[in-house]
Amino acid sequence: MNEYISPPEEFFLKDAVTLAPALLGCLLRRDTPDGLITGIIVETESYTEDDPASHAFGGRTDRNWPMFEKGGMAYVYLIYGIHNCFNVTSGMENSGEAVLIRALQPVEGIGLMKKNRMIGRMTDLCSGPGKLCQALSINRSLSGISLMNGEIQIQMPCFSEELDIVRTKRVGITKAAGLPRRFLIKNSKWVSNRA
DNA sequence: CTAATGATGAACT
DNA sequence: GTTCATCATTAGG
Repeated sequence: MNEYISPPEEFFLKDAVTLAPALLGCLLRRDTPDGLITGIIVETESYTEDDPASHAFGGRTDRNWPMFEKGGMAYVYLIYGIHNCFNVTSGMENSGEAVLIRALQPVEGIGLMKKNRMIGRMTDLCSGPGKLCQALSINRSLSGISLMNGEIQIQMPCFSEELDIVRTKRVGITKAAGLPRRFLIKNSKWVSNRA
């Protein structure tokens, strides 16, 4: 009796602005050598090719190439020299877009997350894009892998649940700062604490 | 509020 | 090949 199932490939072929809210409530599964870690996605942001804030804005490079592949891939990059950020690529091939996963509600492997993060406070485990990558030990070596099967998977709930979704401006960017492309589950205590 | 920290990509020679 | 500004963040005070 699985609560979550792997979505069909078409699920990821939507444009990023459509996929971002669709990923809320989905389960992110991470298989590590030390064990399984899972969490429910509670906060996302979309980044498209025509968006000055997007890595894809300047065209394809050695770093951002997964954004230009068919949806359903991992795109992981390093920011501020320290933090990894995990994105789900979306759209068709040659369309540079992705959805940034910003926060998770921890489900399984919580002991492992605490160990990876070296903290104990539950709400600090995955409440930010850099935090959740550390908790799930996701780094750039995983950029470009398929999310359909493998070390990182996205699964959708079997039974559709009503989610109260809030749409706001994105966080921590200066370009195109006004675009409402951040999506989060209303009243979730697991989202990042930025405005 | 601010320092930490390093890959990235553009603009140069 | 080299230089340099930029960066979708976090932790700590």
